[in-house]
This record gives sequence, C-alpha cells and structure tokens, in this order.
Amino acid sequence: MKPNKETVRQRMKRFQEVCKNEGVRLTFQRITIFEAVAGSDEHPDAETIHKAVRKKMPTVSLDTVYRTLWLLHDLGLITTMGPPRERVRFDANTKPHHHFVCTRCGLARDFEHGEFDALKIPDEVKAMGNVETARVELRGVCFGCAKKG
Amino acid sequence: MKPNKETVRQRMKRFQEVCKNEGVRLTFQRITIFEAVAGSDEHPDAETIHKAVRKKMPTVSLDTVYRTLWLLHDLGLITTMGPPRERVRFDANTKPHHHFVCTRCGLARDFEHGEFDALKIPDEVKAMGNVETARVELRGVCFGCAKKG
DNA sequence: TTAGGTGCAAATTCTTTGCACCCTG
DNA sequence: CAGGGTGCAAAGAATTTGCACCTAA
Repeated sequence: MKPNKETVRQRMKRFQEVCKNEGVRLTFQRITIFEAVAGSDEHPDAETIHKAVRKKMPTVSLDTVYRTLWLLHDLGLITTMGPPRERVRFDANTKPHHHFVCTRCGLARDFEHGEFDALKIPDEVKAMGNVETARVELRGVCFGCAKKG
Repeated sequence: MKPNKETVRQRMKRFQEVCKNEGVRLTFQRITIFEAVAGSDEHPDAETIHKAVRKKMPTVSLDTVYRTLWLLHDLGLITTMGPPRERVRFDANTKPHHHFVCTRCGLARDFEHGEFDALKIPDEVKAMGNVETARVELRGVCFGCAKKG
C-alpha cells in the first residue's frame, strides 16, 4: 500500500527538478517535509506531517510545515483533499487517481482506474467551463469500521 | 439555475416530515435556515447563510446557524462539500449529483448525470469497503474567469 | 409543563503573519 | 553576500461549547 522505494525516489527527483526550475531553494526542511508526504499514502494533515518530520528535525515549526505544504501544492508537487468537517489533507500522488473515503473513520485510500480518468464530460458541464481534472470520490464504510459494528 | 418553487416546496415538505419523525422541533430558526439552503444553488457557507437569514430574523446567531446546519446534515437533509482551502459549503440537493468547481473563483455548480451515478465500482475498491455514494468532481476554469484572463 | 433549542460570550482549533536571524545558491 | 527561508510568538479566522433563559409540543 505504502509507496515503494522506487516511487518515492521518482517523486524526490521530480521535486528537486521542479524546485530548481522554479528557483525555489532546497532547504533541509523542504526536503524532509516533501519526503514525509511522498513516503505516505495516508493523506496526512499538517499536524501529522509535523509530528513525523520532528523525528528527523526536532526544531521545525508547524508554521514552516504549513508554508512548505502550500508551496509544494502551488508547485504542483502535491494535491489536497478536504473531506468536509476534517482538516485539509495532503497527497503526493499527482497521477490521475480517485478516492475511497470511509465516512466512519475518515480513512482515505487512493486508487487508480483508467475508466474513471476518461469519463465523458456531459455537454451541460462543457457549457460551464473548461474541465481540467476529473476525480471520483466513492464514500462508504470501510471493512475495519463495518466489523466494529 | 436556482431551485424552482416546486422543488423548494418539496424540500420543505420532506424537511418537516423528517423532523417530525425524528422528534426534532420545528423552530422558526430551523425553518428559516433550511429554507435559505433549500432555495439556493450556490453551495453557501455558514456565514453566507447567516447573512441571508438575518433579513428575516435579525437576531439569529451564527452559532445557531452552525448547529442547525450540522443537524440538518445529520438528518440527511443537506450535504456538504469542502473544496480544499475554503470553508465548508452546504447543499440541499440530496439527489445523486456531481460538481463542477472553478479552481479560479470557487464557483461550484451541481449537475445531474445518470452515467456518473451508475459508475462501475472497481474490484480494488470493493475490497476496501462498501461503497454507498459516488460523486464526480470536475475541476477547471469557468468561462467567467477564463474571459477575465 | 418540560425537555429541547437559542443567544451570548468565551473557548478551541486550525492556520496565517510579522519580524529578526539564518543559510542556500 | 544577498535575498529567500525559518522559528518564534502572536494574530486571525472558522467553528464549537457552557450556561441561563426561552418556547414548541
């Protein structure tokens, strides 16, 4: 489930390239924070990421984590998802993908599915604007929660 | 675009029935707040709703608006959508529907589309849990924003 | 009548900002 | 070495809660 070494390596590489191209400095904080997001598939929120990076970098502040996450977001290196009533959550998977979200525990899992990437846009929507991305969000109860009753 | 009289009437009726069934009291505040959401298609946030209901009910407090909205949500009478980095927005359209969201101005428009309601759930996701709802979110730039450059 | 609902104000929670010092390029 | 980046502390915005009074059923 967790991104494998190779995936993480690719993401780090792209991160470094984009930063160089955009003239964004590669600081220890940014590298460590991006690494944390790139190595997780749990759509962590800012505070979770902060806790994780503190292990390598005990003095990093939460506000730097926020600043860095939104910077990475603006660079197109990570995306966000905001299940209502929860904190914003971050995701280093920038390939087209979709979500399964458990309405009970908040578990959010990515999945890729070519069919969903290629949905035919209804004319009604074409009349609203230019669609750039399509994301399907499937909601339900995960088996973990279902078991607990 | 705006829900027509008949739609609003139906929503109000359902609201009253559900409240009766669930033993939830029909207060002036609740009626007015639900009416405001039911009569809008703009996915207003709590503060927008507060401003709107104040016209009819100048003393209503923002916290009552919040409490009422989440109550309506828990009763299944309204749903929420949370575009990242924005406030939670509410929606009285509980029929299966999907969203077009402008990434520039935040415009969010509902659309119905049978094909999207009936998406075939991938086996991979069936292994995660029981899917209850499927919602497609199309993101792009609306024509209003595209024009402004 | 009476339990549930409301308004007020204060508390929380999450997130952002100003500023002086620091470090990458 | 210069300008972007960081940590700290404090501000801000959105949302929730405690409590005494009020009102729908």
